Amino acid sequence: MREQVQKLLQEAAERVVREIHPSQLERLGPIQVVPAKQPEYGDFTSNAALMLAGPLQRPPRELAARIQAMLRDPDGVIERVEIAGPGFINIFLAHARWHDLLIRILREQERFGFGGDPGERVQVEFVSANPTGPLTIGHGRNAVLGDAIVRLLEATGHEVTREYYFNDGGRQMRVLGESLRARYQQQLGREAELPEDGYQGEYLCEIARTLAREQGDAWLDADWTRFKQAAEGAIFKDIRKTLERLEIHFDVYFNEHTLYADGHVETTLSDLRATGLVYEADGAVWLRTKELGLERDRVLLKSSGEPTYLLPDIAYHREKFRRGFERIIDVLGPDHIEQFPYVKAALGALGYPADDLEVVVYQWVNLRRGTELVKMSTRAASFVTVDEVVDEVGADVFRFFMLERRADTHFDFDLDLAKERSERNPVFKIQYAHARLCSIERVAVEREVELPEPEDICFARLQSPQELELVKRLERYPETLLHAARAREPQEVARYLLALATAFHSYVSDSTRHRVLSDDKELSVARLALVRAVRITLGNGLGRVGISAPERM
RNA sequence: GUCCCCGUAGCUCAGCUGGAUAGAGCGACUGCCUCCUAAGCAGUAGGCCGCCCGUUCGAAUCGGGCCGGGGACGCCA
Repeated sequence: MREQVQKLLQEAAERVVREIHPSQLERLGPIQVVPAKQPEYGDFTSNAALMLAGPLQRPPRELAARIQAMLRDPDGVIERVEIAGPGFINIFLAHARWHDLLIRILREQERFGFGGDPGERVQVEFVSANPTGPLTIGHGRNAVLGDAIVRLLEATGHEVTREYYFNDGGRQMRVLGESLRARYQQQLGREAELPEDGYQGEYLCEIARTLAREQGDAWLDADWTRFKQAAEGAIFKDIRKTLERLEIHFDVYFNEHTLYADGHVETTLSDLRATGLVYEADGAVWLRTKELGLERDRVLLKSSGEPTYLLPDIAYHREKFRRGFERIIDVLGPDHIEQFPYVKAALGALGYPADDLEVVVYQWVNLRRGTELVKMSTRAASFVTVDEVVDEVGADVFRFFMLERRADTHFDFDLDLAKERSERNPVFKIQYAHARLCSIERVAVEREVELPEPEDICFARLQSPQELELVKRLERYPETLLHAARAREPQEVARYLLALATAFHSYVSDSTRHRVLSDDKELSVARLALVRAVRITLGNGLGRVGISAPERM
């Protein structure tokens, strides 16, 4: 609908330019048509005349008038045009055009608003927490954000793989194994101390208790590797369980280890060498990233001969390209943002389309107790887990918490406040609207009000401002979805849903108290159709951000 | 010290590629349930959009500089 209006105005603007200043024609970009902020400004507004005023050297209001005169509207899309303020062109649509939209929603049902992008093979890597402890709030933000982005991309037409990358080698895991061994030995009454910088969390004691129960003292003298494996297994199980509660599933769990086992790290290194960007200094092997425009050079192999984390990271992302993904998205915390350009530059040097590799950065969630800011640390056991919060507020509220703000804003998390907030969380307003809509449809069934074919509904009966307001909001759903997907910003959908829910509540609760079902059969049917379109859209949008759409509350 | 993110209502945050009177949720205050769910609705109060320059017909939005908060700058994953 908006596209239609845009096209008509574009053509009119072109005619005007041709008339006044033909040489400026190629400088005329796409003109802007946006939904009007207020009903008095019509349905859509364009600032075309203001934009053209400069290049054409004419007053904007004059240009607006000429554009208006040049409008050709053979299909009768536009009811009338007004020129307002400094030169805004306000478009009032013919009501019948809105009816087409409702018909479309009723026809497309849960697929309304889908598509819009040419399907690409996309991989989204998110969470990627190493199995050293339970998922914390920070991981939770990552998880919810990544999952919502996937859902959005799927809706707009992409084929998406969800991937979780982890590393169970390295010093970190050794410390974990040694920490568990100490806890296990303590369980069996032995004097044992956690290693320095060991993992202090209670969860390791729990694992140790289970281990003591199952194994007795059989592992008393086992070395740390067995404990590492035991810890990893138990922790991963918990991580998956936590993700399960949030209804987050992965297609692939990728272990960094396989990059070594399959020789990818090695071949990546030799291919990098072949680019001539590798050199040796101080006994280490370096990558000349400074030459690629970055801050400094980076070490690939330490003087000990071991790779740094950068090398497998490059190998991993190369594998992603090799696996045929056309677009690769990493959801990362701010601690990885510095690292990312180096991986990208290396891939570019290896001949891969580095621009198709993209990162979504989210900011830390600060943990606050009262006024005191607590530093989150898995090792020091200073964290709030996703499970704790979900226990308190439920998965839907948790997801909404993480999705209602932009990923790149910092925010403070206070569990007490979260509990308080869960009572009156905006997510309920959306869900409640959905439940009320379902309720209306149930009553319709009781009263045997049925919807005929959409084309046979007399939508012209929908005339109140609240009804038009609802339809206009519905019209914005597809573009909201598409924009949110392209910008990787699920919060746009969350906010859209809140606005749509509010418009609905207002429709049935404000002083006009619209009754959907009444003695007026024709009106009842029209309103029922509208209400169903709202329900479809709300349910659809909730699904896109992974929040349930209850039929009763 | 260098780089990145953020600074909008009491609190938490929106504000899309600059556009007409700056919005929402929570909190505060006032009203509203014989009615398809009051987890709702209607209304009131509350803002030098961190500060200063600049670009523009027009800046919360773009550019520069300051101030404040967070993060990153290793042969640590």
